[in-house]
Amino acid sequence: MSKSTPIPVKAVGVSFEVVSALQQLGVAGVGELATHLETPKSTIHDHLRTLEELELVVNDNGRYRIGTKFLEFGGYARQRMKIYEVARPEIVKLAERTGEHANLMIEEHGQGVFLFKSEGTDAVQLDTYNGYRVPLQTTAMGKAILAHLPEERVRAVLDCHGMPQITDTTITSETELFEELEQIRKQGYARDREERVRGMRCVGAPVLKDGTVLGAISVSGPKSRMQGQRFDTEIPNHVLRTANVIEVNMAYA
Amino acid sequence: MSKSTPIPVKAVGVSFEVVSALQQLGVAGVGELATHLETPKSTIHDHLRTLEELELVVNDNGRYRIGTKFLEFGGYARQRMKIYEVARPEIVKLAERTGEHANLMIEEHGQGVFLFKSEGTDAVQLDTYNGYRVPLQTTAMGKAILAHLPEERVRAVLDCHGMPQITDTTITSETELFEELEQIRKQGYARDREERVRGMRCVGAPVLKDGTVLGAISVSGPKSRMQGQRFDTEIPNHVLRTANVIEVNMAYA
DNA sequence: CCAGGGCGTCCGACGATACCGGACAGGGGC
DNA sequence: GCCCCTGTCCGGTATCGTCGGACGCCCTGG
Repeated sequence: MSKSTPIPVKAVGVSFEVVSALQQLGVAGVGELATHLETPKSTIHDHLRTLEELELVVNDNGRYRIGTKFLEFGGYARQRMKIYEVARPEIVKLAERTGEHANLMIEEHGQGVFLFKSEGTDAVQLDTYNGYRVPLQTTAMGKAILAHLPEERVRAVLDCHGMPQITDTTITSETELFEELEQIRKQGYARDREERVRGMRCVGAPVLKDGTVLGAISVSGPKSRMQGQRFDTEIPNHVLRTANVIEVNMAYA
Repeated sequence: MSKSTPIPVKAVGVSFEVVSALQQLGVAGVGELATHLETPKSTIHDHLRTLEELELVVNDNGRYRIGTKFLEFGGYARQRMKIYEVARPEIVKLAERTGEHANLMIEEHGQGVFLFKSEGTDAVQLDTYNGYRVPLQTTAMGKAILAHLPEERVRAVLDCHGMPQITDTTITSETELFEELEQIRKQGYARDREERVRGMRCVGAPVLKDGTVLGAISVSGPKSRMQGQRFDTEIPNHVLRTANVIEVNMAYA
């Protein structure tokens, strides 16, 4: 989890930075990437040629962008995950029943990774996409996951990634977080009150197996619809029921 | 499209091969990858450490697998595609209306890439996943795309990727293919009669803009349900109507 | 309990090669 | 037509990726 270790194969790291830069810039030319990464044009060009040959980036006459080969590797990795296979159809049903977005998240390298989402009929466009990463403590799903990790791992995660303030309700105090995690364990589900995106609220529940957490699911929607009775009992019940179904199906698989 | 050119940055190619091997093997250890790639253990180990540091692969105490970082890059690339944004909700509706799988494909590097699928209520499990690549001429969507590419590009694609026989109905003759493409242009949509997967049939239509093809959509299902009136007119009408909606919405965006 | 073989991991030296400065070609706009 | 700013190409040198070999671990079977 540290970034102090120099990686064995530097060139791969450079290519990785090029792709990461493309992720920030969307599309970019050689020169633009060179200045952005403070690396000579020719070096960037070498890497882009390589990545293009491997179909990892696409070249629209001089304008480069990330290719769909990443989607292939990533899609394959996701396909192989049991929790994805089991949860996916239940997530779809959950979105249909609530009319809101329903999501699946797992933890990887101390971050929350959105694995799948199903868009409810009433749902607004979200900023997340498959593979999108967020600090765990900023989402209901992430908090549901943290609540069921050993305390030392929670502290390690916080040490590694910090507790950045995203909105004005983001939890930035460690003691406050641990109190909330305790409460989440008691009531079985977690809430997110605009802690990552203003105007969005979320209800999340963990997916457990033999006491260890495999991931979490959630329903998210605009504050206007996520309040009162619906936010307090209706949505949580839907989420908990779905989580339970997934847990049962995981046990059989 | 050729693979004769030696790539500028060899090390990136090696890492790429490691990841590709992981895609074939699912999970594997250092030794296993070393023998599979006929490369010294230590070299593989170096690359795995690098890839792990970059969160591109995950290490479950000695067993390596592809990480979700690929999903992030790929998900980002997909998110940025206008055709994905526009087509996605229509694909979902198409799946609901027909009860079968509905799909979105684009062409990249002469191959067909599955960009998105929505699973109908009656749908059986598919072998495809996001980013999955297939030879264009083996699917209805691919043929719909080929039908609207310039003939020299079609020939270039066939030269580069060949016409492998996948099932006993796969098209392997160039003249036969060109005849079918002509027919597809006339009737506006394409059919797949178990040409890639035994027992599966498919109806696909292109998404066009100013005469150039942006991608294709399809409905696919088991032969038992994809026949007679339903296969001949009902499904094609749904597909064509959806393709038209997408084209109109693309024009506005 | 110990020997053996398999594993993942580490180390260090040599030589291939990635990096980068600089030169070139093409195209769009004053 | 000129200029500037693209993307592209080339070749030398110092770097760093490669690979043989050794280590320590775990599991298995004697």
